[in-house]
Amino acid sequence: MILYLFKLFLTSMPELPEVETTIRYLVKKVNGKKILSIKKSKKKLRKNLNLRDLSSVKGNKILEVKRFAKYILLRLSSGSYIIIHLGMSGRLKFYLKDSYKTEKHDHIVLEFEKFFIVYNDPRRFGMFFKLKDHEDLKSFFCNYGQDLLLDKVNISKIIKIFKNKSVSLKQALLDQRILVGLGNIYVNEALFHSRLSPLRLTNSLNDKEIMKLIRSCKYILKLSLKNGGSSINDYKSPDGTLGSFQNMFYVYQRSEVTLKKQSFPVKKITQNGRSTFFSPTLQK
DNA sequence: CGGTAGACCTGACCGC
DNA sequence: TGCGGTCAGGTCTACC
Repeated sequence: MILYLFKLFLTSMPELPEVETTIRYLVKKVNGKKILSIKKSKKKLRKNLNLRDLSSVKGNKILEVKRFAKYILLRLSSGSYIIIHLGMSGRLKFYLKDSYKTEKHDHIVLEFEKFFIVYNDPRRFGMFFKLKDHEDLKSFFCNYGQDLLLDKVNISKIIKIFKNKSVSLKQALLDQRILVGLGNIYVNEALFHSRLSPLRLTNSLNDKEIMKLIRSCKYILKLSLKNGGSSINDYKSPDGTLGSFQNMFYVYQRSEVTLKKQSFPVKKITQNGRSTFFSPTLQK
């Protein structure tokens, strides 16, 4: 039980707010700190460090922690980058020195002077790898779309993409080549907020609807960031239960949505293998 | 080329 | 208690 006092779970449920929350935490803990050693398990992640990477990372200071899309970027003093993606089940854990005991699914262990940072990921859809310099970084991310939280949105670019595409809005919003950072939950929520049906095709929207949709995406991401942050701060229980996070959702994993004391049924369908929740009455 | 199904994994949960 | 089926926050690739 005492262990839990020393062991802080940074996050679970990785969508953008969790990535952001993890980053804020990392900034406080590891910025400017030197990596004394790095170890990895034999199990393979989606993308992983090789043995040469391990020795080249060792001894570096972390100069900067930032986010791109749902990736966490650690800029090292050598000019290279450690790239972390939490996948579906990844999380970073923090342990004070001497309190670390290996747990199932621990894959990467970073040792610092006073603590360890451990990457744990049961499903191993996550990534933990190295890019050798800024050029590498640029080419790795060159196919990614606009970040609604970091960039000033180029709306005419989005309009152009939408007009030349014929996929469902659900699929388009999940496509990281168009917009970056939205996951399954927030696509559902953003579509509800915009009152557009997830079944609508991209090229069926007019400019006004596209603008409305982008505004909703931005709004939902900002809101989720706020709530994601607070649900982590409220986190107390060692069994991994989170606070009232899911109570924030309008449609995701719900059977009805209530607006102005009137309730409307929420329908669950499958699109491209992922669950979609929406209100057929309210979303057109 | 664009679009879609399936692959990659483990664990939790539900009904029998 | 066990067993099979289903589902889960994300990307990538192989194939029409």
